[in-house]
This record gives sequence, C-alpha cells and structure tokens, in this order.
Amino acid sequence: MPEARPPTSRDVARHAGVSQATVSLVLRDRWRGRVSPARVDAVRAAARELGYRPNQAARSLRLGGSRTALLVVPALANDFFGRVHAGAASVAAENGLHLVLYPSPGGVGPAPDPFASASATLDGVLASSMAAEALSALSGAGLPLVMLDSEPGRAPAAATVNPDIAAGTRLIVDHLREWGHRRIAHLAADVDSWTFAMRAATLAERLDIDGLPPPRTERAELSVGGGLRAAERALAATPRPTALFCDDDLLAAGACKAARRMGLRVPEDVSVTGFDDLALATTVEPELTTVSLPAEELGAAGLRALLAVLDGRAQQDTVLPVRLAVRGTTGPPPG
Amino acid sequence: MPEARPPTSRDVARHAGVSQATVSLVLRDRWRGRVSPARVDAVRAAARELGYRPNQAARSLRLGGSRTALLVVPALANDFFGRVHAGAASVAAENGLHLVLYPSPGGVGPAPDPFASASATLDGVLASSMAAEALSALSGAGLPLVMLDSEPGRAPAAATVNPDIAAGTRLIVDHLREWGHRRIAHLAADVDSWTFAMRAATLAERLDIDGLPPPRTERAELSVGGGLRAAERALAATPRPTALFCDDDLLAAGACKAARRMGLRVPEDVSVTGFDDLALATTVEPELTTVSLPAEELGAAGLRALLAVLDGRAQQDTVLPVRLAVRGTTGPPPG
DNA sequence: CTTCGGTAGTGTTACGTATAACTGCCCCCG
DNA sequence: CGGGGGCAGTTATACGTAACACTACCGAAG
Repeated sequence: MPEARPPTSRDVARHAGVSQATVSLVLRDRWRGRVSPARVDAVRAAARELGYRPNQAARSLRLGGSRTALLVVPALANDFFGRVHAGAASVAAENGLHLVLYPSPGGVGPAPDPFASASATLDGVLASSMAAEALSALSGAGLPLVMLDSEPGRAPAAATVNPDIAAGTRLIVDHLREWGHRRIAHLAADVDSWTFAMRAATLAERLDIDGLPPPRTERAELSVGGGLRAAERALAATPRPTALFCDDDLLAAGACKAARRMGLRVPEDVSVTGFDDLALATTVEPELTTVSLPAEELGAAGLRALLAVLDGRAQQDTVLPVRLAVRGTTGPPPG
Repeated sequence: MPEARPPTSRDVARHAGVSQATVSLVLRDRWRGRVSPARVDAVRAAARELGYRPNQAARSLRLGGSRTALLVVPALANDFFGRVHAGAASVAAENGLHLVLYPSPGGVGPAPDPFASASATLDGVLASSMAAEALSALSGAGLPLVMLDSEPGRAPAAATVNPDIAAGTRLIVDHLREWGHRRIAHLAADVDSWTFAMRAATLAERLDIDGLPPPRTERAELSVGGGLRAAERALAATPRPTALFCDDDLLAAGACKAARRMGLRVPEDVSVTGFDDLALATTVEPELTTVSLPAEELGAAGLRALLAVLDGRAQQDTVLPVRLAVRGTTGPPPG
C-alpha cells in the first residue's frame, strides 16, 4: 500500500518538473513576469491531475493568520441568526475572508471554548451574544471583536452594530396609541441582555411621556410556549390589557395562541405585537404586526466593521434603521 | 512599540526557565514521569501569565490533522438543522473533535468552496445536502464522508444516516386511511433530492396497495409561501381532495393558510399533514399532524459514524425510527 | 567589451508545535 | 567498583507553504 498521503506542493513541483517555489508562485497568482506561460500551464495541469489542495494549516502558519473570522450566535432555533450569517458571509466572501459559524450552546454548564472550537487561528470575532467569561477570555487574547445587538461603548468590543431598538419600540407604542390603546402589558423575555433591557426602558419611558401608567410586566421564557404561559397570566388580569407588547415574535406567537385558547379574538379582543420579524411572523394566522429588523444588514455591517478593525481603521458604533410591519394582530381596543 | 506578537511556546519556555519541549509536554499533559511537579507548575504559571494560546495552525501542521469535522447543511432557515447540529456537536465535544458548521448558500451561482471555507485541514465531512460538483470535488480529495438524509449506498459516502422516510410516509397514509380519506393530494417539494423522492415513491406505492388512484401532485417551492400557492391549486380541483400530504411542515403551514383563505376549515373541510416536526408545527393553529424526525439523533448518529470511519472501522447505512405526531390538522373527511 | 536591467527561475529559510532521540545524572545491584 | 537502568530534561527535526535573496542567462546600451 502506497500510504496515500495528500499531495503537497512539492509533489506537484516534481510532477511538473519545476521547483516548489515556482508552484507556490503560480498557484498564488504571483507569477506575472517571473514564470513563463508554458510553465504556468504545466504547474496548473499537474496540480489538477494530482488533485492538489493546499494545506491550510501550513498556509496559516506561514502567513501568520488565517483570514478567518468567527461568528458567534446564541442559537439556530430561529431564522434571525441564519439571516445574520448570510449577510456576514456574503461580505466575507467578497473580501476573501473565511467565516466560521459557532452556535453557542444555550444550556448551562461549561461551554466549550469557542476559540478552540474554531480549530484555526482566528483573526477576529463577530459576536452576537456571549457569556461574560467567554468574553473576557477573548479580550485577554486580544482578538479584534465586534459585537452585534449589544450595548454600545462597552469594552472590550472595538465596535458595535445594533438595530435601532429604541426606535422600533417607539414605533410599536405609537402604533398602539394611534389605535387608542391605553392598557398595554409587556411580555418580557426572561434573558438578561441589552437588547431586551432597551425595549423595557424605552417602553416605560414612552408610556410615561404619554401620561399612561407603567406597563404590567410578565416575564417569559423566550419561546412560543413561554409566551403562551406569560400571556395567560397577563390576560387574566382585571381590567384586562387591550394590547400585549411582546419582546419577540416567538412570544407574540405564543400570546396569540393563549388568547385563542381563552376564547379571545386577535385583534378584535386584544392586540398583539412582536419584534424581529422572524419567518414565523408571516406564517401564523393572523400575521404578526411586528418590528422588522434588518438581519442581513446587521451581519453585513458587523463584518464590514470587523474588516475595518482588522485594517487598523478606527470604528464607531453603528445603528441600523428598523421599520414597522403592520399586519393582522393589531386593531382598535374592544368597546 | 514592542510589536506585540502573540506569545509562543518558546516565550513560555524562556519565561519559565525550561526548554520549549518541556512546555509542550506539560501543556499536552504528557509529562507524567518526565517532568518534575515543580517545573510543571512553573510552566503552567508562565503560560497563564503570558496569556499563551497554542497556535492551532502549527498544531495541525505538526499533527497532520486538526481533529476537525465539517457539517454541511443546506440552510439555517428552519430549526431542523440547528437541532442536527446540536446533536452532532455534543457527540463531537465528547470525543474531542471540533465541529465547524457550513450552511451552504442556497442561491445559484458559484458556491464558495466549503472546504476552503473551513480554513483548516479537515479530517472528515458530515453532509446533509450538497451540490453534485462539490460532492465530487470532495471525493477527489479523499475526505471521509458521511451523508445525512440521502440515498443509502451511493458513492462516495462511506456511510449514510437517514430517518426512516418510508415508514414515516406509511404512518401518514395509514393515519389518513383510518379517518377514511380516499382523495389525497400531494404537495411535493420542488427540490431534487432523495428524501423527497422517497416520500413520493412510498406514497404512490402505498396508495396503489390500498387500491386508491395515484395522488394528484402539485410541485411547490420549499417555503410557506410556496405551500400556500400549491395548495390553492390543489384545492381548486374538482372533486376537491379531502387531504393534503405535504412533503414538509413549511408546505403544510402554507397549505393551512391557503385553506383558510379559501374559506375552508382545517381539519373539518380538509386534512393537512406535514413532515419533519419543525418548531413551527406546534406554533401554528391548529397544530400540525406531522412525522417527527429525530433531528438530534440524526446529527449524533452521523457524527458517530464519521468517528468510526476515521478510526478505520467499516460502516453501514443507518436508519433511524420516526414517529407520527397526531395533532390538530387531521380528522375525518367532510360529508 | 563591459555593464546594466530584465526575465525566468531555484535555494533556502522561517512560521510554532510535538515528539523521537539523545544526554547526563544518580542510585542500586552484582 | 563497574555498569545497567530509570528519571528529568534537552536537542534536533519535520510538518507544507510563502517569499526573500540569489543565480544564470540574454539582449541592449554605453
């Protein structure tokens, strides 16, 4: 048995009758004016024939970097982060950067080190949500970091990119106020992160400006089932709220189910609003009125910011515009 | 400026007053009986102090492998592949294997090479769906490959792991037959892959055995919207089918929307069945009767098979059991 | 006729790590 | 008292690639 190791650039060189250096020049496209066209073709043919694939590990070692960035997302349970990835991946591809996706396990326990998990020298990290200890480990490593959907101006991120959560919240509140709603309950995600804290703060502030009482808040596990249970509690109150502001579309979908189970119609008896504009927002009946976040743009802008940091250009915090998607779950309050 | 390169094992060695070899022995936990405990502590302290992180590229180069596998999934638009990934990731972690996720861009155009994209030497690939050319490129590279959810016994996969699609299809058909349905239409995914071909073949076979006419088939783009449009066509037929067999939950959700828009109640006027048991199956109202596929198990079994291949153990094709989830979208035919 | 510059290559080295092979050294046994 | 054998380390090397520095040749300019 001939042991069958994968072919190296030296094998290609031997096969083409040139030196290994020439193979490298040709395959890296640095040959113009240094290698004759005939040899170039010979090298390419030999590489193809042997099925040569450059050894990435050796490349990274030599180059002192792998042109690889890591995208850390909290989970893949919904399509939002798939879209973020798609946006980041397209920008990465345009710039010859590899993008590796790491879905951080949501569960408790010692999360495996995302950097070890990449199994390659990383040049930078784009993180959407991370445990504090992982974050500090990263800052210790001195890796360029761009944070998505998290508090601006917080070390150790070199930059942040956020959808305009405050504006989105205001759009929802104004929309409900225009319909005449005054008793608004808040289904709040049971997650301690900036993006949800921002919704709560803006909601409270906005209702206060409008001279309305602070919202009754029900904490909910971030899932359809969690939204269902929290909505059941919220809708059992007297007087019943006429609108539910949900932190997220999953909660809103759960709230719609809860309302229906309690014999209430949406939106005739109670209005429900979501946030994020996930795919499920247009899947459920009626379709959710929600805040549409630019997921692809978020990923793309995040990766552009990371590229800027890698190039040594200073970076600020970016805020992306959002828009209100008015659909079928909002209407005038009953009576 | 001191240039600030990341510290190497040689830096750690200098700092601890030992040789680089000793550092490697200590940090790889191969020191028992070779290095005195005092030195071990000194090395560990030095490593911590300098914030040393081993260079993965150099490690991979030296070891001739990175203990990294690539998981190729078609998209992250739904939660199914997130669950597959979770299952594979947990088995990978147990075995000290890195798992890198590659969502192959669904769009047309030259797909970026998934192997280049990994930016590390790969030891194996677990692929759920792949373009033919990428597959052949891979077979040329001689990488160990395990295929998920695709035709058993097809080169160049060393093994396949599949949910029992045929059994799932039979469960659905039998369930509909028990309710007394005879006119069953098929909403077929507009994707040319084994898993959908298998549904179609089994459905036709089963109806034939039961003495029923072959199903009217409507091709649908694999999305909620696609299901909606296809269902509108299917339900416009006369006589109208009393049940819709949908290749996938997305299509089924779309079918339910279509029925409602046409003034039909589900399941009173028409029964609808899904496939996969995505999260949305229990989100929509009524909840979908569907075939529940063991997504996590699929990923886990796939990675176990890959590990076996890497160890040189021969592998067969594995079929995982499925179960029927009877929910709210099926009932007796009208009249 | 020498020198200069450009073309077409090759030899060599370094990247950081893991480990095989080696070196002392001390202790104990014959 | 000589030498065998563990202990505690070190030295040296290889992994595959990229690119710097070098050589050899050739035509043209001085």
